Amino acid sequence: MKKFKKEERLELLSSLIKEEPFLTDEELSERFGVSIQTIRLDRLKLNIPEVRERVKHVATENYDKVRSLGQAEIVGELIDLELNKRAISILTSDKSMAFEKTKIVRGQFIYAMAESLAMAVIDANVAIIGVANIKYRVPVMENQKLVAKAEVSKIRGSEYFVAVKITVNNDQVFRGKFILVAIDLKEGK
Amino acid sequence: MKKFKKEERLELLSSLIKEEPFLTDEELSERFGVSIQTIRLDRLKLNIPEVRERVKHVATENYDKVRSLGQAEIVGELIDLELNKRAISILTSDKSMAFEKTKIVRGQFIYAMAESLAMAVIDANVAIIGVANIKYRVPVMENQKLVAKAEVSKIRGSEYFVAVKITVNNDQVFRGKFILVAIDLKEGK
DNA sequence: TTTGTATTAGTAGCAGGTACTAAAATTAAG
DNA sequence: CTTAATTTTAGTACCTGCTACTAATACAAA
Repeated sequence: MKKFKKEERLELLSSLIKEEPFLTDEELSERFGVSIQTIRLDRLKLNIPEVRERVKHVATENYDKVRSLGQAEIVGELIDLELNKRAISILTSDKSMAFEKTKIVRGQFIYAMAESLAMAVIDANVAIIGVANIKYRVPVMENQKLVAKAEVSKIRGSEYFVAVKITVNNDQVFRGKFILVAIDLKEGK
Repeated sequence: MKKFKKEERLELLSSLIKEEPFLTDEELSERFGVSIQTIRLDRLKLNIPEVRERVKHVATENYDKVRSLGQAEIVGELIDLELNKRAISILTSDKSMAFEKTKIVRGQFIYAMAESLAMAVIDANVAIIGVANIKYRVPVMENQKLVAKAEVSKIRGSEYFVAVKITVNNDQVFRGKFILVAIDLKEGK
């Protein structure tokens, strides 16, 4: 069993628990070849709660996350809105949206940002996409700030034509035209 | 405190724990106005594990879910693949993909299914979308079986032209043309 | 050798149980 | 009403994975 110095062990312990939060003190003590008491002292020093608290934390955190994911009607943050006219939203890409190897953001996230903004700008209870004509320009990488601008170009009856452009540092990375149709909720239920 | 009959209580207990998995026996016994032992007997009868096990289950389940969501390279199940020629995938829509009110599946999921299939059919380490030209036909509802078919129509250098059609019960609900570009990994790292 | 830090050992107590035995309360049946 | 069966409580011993604490031991530097 390798012997670590205290400082070294503290760092390794901290990162190990971050990666595998479900390890008990006993399992940790076996991994580091020290006694349970030493692990307890270490946790105390590092302010790491006991395993049951950690499990609970993961459980509740993800419990909320799944709920909010289901209702994420708007991808990105809406920062300006004039109903039936224009809207702006921003979104910072992160690594969960990108391919591990290339760090390029999946198109679906860009698409989702555009689509949800197009729907947000329409002053109708519910809108659904009829046709979308899309062009990507340059690839988006992780940790970039995307700005989406939606503009309503035409309203014909229950049909809305919305153009959405997404830029990064003023470079256009995406444009698309969405045709939305307002839906009557009466027949919905 | 309302008094329930045993059967009634068992049903309520079961659904309550499903909704709020983090309740202890003590809290449950207070809610139902019975003793802790009664709750324990009920759980035994219903095969419901103790609260710490339930918390652990929620934690690990969502822990995996978040991980697999991040790496979900293919949306849907790939059931047939001829590299650089054609591919077929299926996906059953559920309510997490749809708007609560209308039960209509968000376009982004359909888009993601098509995009990921287009990328899977290409025999190149990594591919990225250049241009996509998209049309939706009829809206997709939850609990429908989507079948996506991708066909490679042209290969020009590192550019791939892929047409994707998605059908539900043989009705086309989506079509799109994707232009993918193979990317050199050498400069990636 | 002494001093200080690090580590280990051991005890009592806690939450939230399991597994079990047994008594009391309630309900149904004769 | 009385008996039998079912349901509900009560209570004990034990379990895991701790906290909080005291005390002994090991090791290393001065």
